[in-house]
Amino acid sequence: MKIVTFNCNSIRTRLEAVMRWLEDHQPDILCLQETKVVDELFPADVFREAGWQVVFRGEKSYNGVAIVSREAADEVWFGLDEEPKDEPRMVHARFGKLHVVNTYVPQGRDIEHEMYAYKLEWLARLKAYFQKRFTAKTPLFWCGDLNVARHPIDVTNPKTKLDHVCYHPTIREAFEDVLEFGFTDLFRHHHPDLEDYSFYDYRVPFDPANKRGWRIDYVLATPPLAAKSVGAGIDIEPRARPKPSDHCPLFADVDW
Amino acid sequence: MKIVTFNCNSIRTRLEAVMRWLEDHQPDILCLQETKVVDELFPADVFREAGWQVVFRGEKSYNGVAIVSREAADEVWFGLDEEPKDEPRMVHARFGKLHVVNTYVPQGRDIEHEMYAYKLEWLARLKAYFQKRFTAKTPLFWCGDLNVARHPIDVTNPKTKLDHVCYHPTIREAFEDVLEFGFTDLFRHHHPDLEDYSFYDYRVPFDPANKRGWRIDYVLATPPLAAKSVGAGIDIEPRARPKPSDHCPLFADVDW
DNA sequence: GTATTGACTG
DNA sequence: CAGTCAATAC
Repeated sequence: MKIVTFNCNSIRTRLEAVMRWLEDHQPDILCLQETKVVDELFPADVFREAGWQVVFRGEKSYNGVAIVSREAADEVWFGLDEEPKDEPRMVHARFGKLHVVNTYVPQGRDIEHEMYAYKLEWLARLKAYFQKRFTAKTPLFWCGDLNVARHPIDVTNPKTKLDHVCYHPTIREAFEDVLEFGFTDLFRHHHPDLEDYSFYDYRVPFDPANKRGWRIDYVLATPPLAAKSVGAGIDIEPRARPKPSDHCPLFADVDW
Repeated sequence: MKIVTFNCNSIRTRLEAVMRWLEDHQPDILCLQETKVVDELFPADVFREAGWQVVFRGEKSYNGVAIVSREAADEVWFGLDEEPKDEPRMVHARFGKLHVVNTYVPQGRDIEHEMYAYKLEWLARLKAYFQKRFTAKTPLFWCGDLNVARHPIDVTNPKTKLDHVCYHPTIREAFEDVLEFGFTDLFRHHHPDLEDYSFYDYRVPFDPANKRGWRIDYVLATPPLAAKSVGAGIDIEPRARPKPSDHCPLFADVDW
């Protein structure tokens, strides 16, 4: 099976690109973030008419998550356990025994900003969500835009990013703490030394020959799935189009 | 020769469509209105690289006129004679003995609005411009978005449009008064009974089988040119595209 | 409905 | 740079 995460930065703006990606790559699961649209305006019919299942939760202008799949989910939940549940940032679907949690982790704005403390807390609450329902033996994918670069290899000029909300030591520590639940970072698992990014800030001029970006999007898997993983990668193509996106799809292939 | 008028509603948005129209139809003169761009940002290089001459005068967001031609104009003027000259609404070019005046006549907003009085005045000032320089014997085209439908046949449900700034009896009278300078409406000359429109309001759902629109764009010619006119028409195609335009090119063919 | 701007966000 | 919104115009 193929599972993908893609921060589409407005599903309405990126709809054609997403539909083409589905058609070309035929994934089993596509996790979307930053759909930026209320549920009434989500273009569900376009997915359904093309033969895909889709569940989603959004709000006006900001956030918004969705899971597109070939097979229908058996159960779907939105948000964390306690208020604020942040439904437009988290969707959890079950497909038989397989669970998929798709998150759009708060960016954090600034190290001093209250949203950064909220981000740290958010990751802890997500870990609690996992611990309450699953064990490391559960076949579980955690996918999404996690707004954290794990290691120096995951960001350009890491030494200059130590005060950045996506690379500060405290956020990396918080991320590692959730990973200790039992997750394997499938991209890094298959490419231990590959410097490749899933996010390119629009404000940094894009140069394909000298890429400056971040790997902040992940497909993470518990041991039963990680053991069956056969490959992973990032599709750079959407960054290089006439109407480019800042994030790129990151996928994993798993013999499941 | 082929001469065309097209309100492009933003030359930057419509650039590809305009270049394709030039390539496909090879007109001698193309008059554009509502280019909606200041001169510094007008995409003149695109026209020149494709082998066309272009003169233009625009402003930010509103109005803006241009004349595209295969041969270079010998002289070019912008605006009416007195202030406000409204340069982004009027360009006059001479090609040898042939004169072309391209206007974007004020829409008028509302019968009660001061812009409607300004519109009536504007047509009178334009007539004075013609009278000062030309006679009915001058080979002269007056083209553009004139924001007036002449006759009942030129608008859908005319009886409901009598209070509209583009069909009120006073504006039609003002228009006829300018036409008395000696102009022939080339489209109507060749198609005395054809109900065809050059403008379709974006807010009215477009139904190709039941068109509801306006003929407010014109190619008008003085007698020496009208006598040589061999055909005229409206190209509906641009209204039916993925990125449709509200106006359609209206052209005339003249043995000149 | 489809353009424009200007302020806001990441 | 590329999304969002709320005005404004036609």
